[in-house]
Amino acid sequence: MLAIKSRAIYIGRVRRGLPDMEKWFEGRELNFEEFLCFSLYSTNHAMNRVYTPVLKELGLTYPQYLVMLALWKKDGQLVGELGQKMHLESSTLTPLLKRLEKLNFVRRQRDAEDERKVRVTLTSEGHALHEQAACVPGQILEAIGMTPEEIIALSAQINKVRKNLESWSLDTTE
Amino acid sequence: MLAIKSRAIYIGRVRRGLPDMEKWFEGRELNFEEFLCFSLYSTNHAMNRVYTPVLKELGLTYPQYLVMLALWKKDGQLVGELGQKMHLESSTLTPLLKRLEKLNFVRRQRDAEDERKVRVTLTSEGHALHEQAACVPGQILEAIGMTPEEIIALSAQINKVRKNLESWSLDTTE
DNA sequence: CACAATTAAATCGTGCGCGATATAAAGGAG
DNA sequence: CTCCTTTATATCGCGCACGATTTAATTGTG
Repeated sequence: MLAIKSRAIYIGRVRRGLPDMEKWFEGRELNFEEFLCFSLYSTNHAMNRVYTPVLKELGLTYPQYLVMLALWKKDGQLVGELGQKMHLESSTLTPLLKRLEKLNFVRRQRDAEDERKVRVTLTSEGHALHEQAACVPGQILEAIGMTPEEIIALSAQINKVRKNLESWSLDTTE
Repeated sequence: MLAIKSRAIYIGRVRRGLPDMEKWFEGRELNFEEFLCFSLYSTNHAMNRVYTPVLKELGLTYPQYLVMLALWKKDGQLVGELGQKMHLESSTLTPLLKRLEKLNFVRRQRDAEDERKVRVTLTSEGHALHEQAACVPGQILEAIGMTPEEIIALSAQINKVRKNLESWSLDTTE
């Protein structure tokens, strides 16, 4: 497949895809920082660490906050809809929503027409939290240190990567 | 601080920082996908999901793989050095390294000169795993669907965000 | 030399995130 | 109408990730 040279990490043969990729990577030693996976991994955690003290004042964790964002955007969604939107499994969402329910920010109810489905609605406290949370993005925006245009452009690129990864997963499990 | 309007999420006053930021965000409703925090969050998890079956063949989890990458790059690092490089707390690294040690990929030893410090070295199996892991980046590269130049540029932007977030954290705890 | 301050790693408890599996409900085929 | 297939969510077990705290070792001060 490929030779090990001075313990460097070399890129193996590409199975399928973009032209000239193999040539470009052959013999080239990537720095750790250049790994996109590591950048996403470490920056996601850094974002979490910045949000945590800010959200602590609201009584929310970071993933809980993201779920609340989705519900403030559109109340009364099904667990499945939330899962699709947030790219999370029900095994992650159900316990998280139960904790939010315990905090009295949401209510979970079986759909009357289809009892397999669970609908998630905001309580009055959940709505009220929205107002309290209004200043959060401004604080984080300051921490990010980019213009809004730059942020939106960067998000678009990152979203594209996610979509490619999701497509690839579906392709390879055919 | 800021008015709530039709349950939309509006951006609060920026405490410090970039010019004209407040004007740009006032009155503008962000879509969920435009949140950089969500893009990083969901794409990091998507990256994890793509790596997981590939790494399963090596007997590694995604975070374990990232640690091995760091050690293949530079063997014999201290736990503290690894922590700095990977932006992880010792409370995360120590259990993870213990699992790698149990898998016989690394060995942990107290430094002889300073017994507070623990040095992590690769075993022969850990070295051998490096060869087996050589094809991993190529497979993932295909899944990402970007040119290497694009990937490196995107990683640099994401790394810049992480650095800004880290600086901001230090500033606000003064 | 003794003790306080600092440093490095480890432990604990909690909150995720996912794959595998289970449970229950709805829809379709015979 | 019955039974099989599909769908939606829930449970379980494991591996993180971190803040708070503890333990042990080193360094610095008086």
